[in-house]
Amino acid sequence: MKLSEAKKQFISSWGAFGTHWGINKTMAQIHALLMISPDPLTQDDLMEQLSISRGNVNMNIRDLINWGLVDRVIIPGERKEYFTAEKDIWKVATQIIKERKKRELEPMLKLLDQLEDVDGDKKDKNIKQFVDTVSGIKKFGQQADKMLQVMVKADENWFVGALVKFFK
Amino acid sequence: MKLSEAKKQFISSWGAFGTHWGINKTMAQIHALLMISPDPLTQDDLMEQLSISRGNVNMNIRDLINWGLVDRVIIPGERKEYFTAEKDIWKVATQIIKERKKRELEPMLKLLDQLEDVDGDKKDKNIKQFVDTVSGIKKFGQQADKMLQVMVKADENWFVGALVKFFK
DNA sequence: TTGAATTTTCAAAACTTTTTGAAAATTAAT
DNA sequence: ATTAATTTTCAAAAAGTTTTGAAAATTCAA
Repeated sequence: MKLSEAKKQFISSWGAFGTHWGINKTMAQIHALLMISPDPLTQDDLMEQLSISRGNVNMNIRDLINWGLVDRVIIPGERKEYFTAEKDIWKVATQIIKERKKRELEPMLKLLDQLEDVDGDKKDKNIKQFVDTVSGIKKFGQQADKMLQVMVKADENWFVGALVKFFK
Repeated sequence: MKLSEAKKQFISSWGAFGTHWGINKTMAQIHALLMISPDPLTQDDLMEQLSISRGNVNMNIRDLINWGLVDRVIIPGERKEYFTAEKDIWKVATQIIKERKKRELEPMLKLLDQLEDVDGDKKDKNIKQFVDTVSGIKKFGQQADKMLQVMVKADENWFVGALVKFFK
């Protein structure tokens, strides 16, 4: 397959993949394009290569920067801003895990804590089922939180090495 | 907090949580309500308790059944159909992992395989970056696939026990 | 400073997804 | 077989999200 065709396919399916994970298609496509580009790109490059408007590029780039997945790059002597993406997929993954843990998992665990001590007779089957469900989810979430914490902190090689041994 | 208030909060935040994971709000809310209900519910119960239309309940219940998260229950002597959700959160999680692995991860890995052998000189930096990115993602994805496979097959207690030891 | 290049913003438009509700289909009791 | 209860379907409406593009703001070189 030719590079240009392969690029198109990669960008388009990375975009579709993103939408299953709560990330918008354009953001994922910009990220895909930056990951496969050896050199940093400008907003105009992104507009042109993805056929999207300036405003769209600008907003999605901002989000990607907030997620810690893209960086602004200053090229001396150049007026325009350039952008580049982290290319080590392990770092991309841990960055996403770190952010989602903070944005989603931690608030959920905090809420479950509050919901766990609902008033009333624990013998009532409605209350019992509610509390059992909530505390089951809480325990599971705490376990996941702990595990993700270790992953995020771990050094790539140590972790991958350990995992391979553990799961092989 | 009163049970009715706690239920409302749980349902609403489980719905919001779902939207970050590519699941629609109503589907997640139906699932939440069924998880905290000790007895099976009918479509009418769901319509009433969540204030949504019959068609909406019907379609989302169908999806939940396809995901393997909800089951139809026949109650002898009752005309209506009843629905119940898996309440063991570990089973819920492995079921979701199994499905998403099949629907998303596996097709992505298949595509990456094809993209990896793009034509042209591997010395060209564009080709090199493309191939490096694609194979990096592929390796990572295969690793994840293997790990998830183990999780899904594992028995709850064995796995949780092993994880706790491993990550503590 | 000035002004040209560049980036940012945001209201309106386009697009996508979800929801509704009534009609059609199915089911099961008589 | 008939009928009433229940479930399913799906076109149209509503709601939600993303994209556009032009105006405003910012930046920087001269």
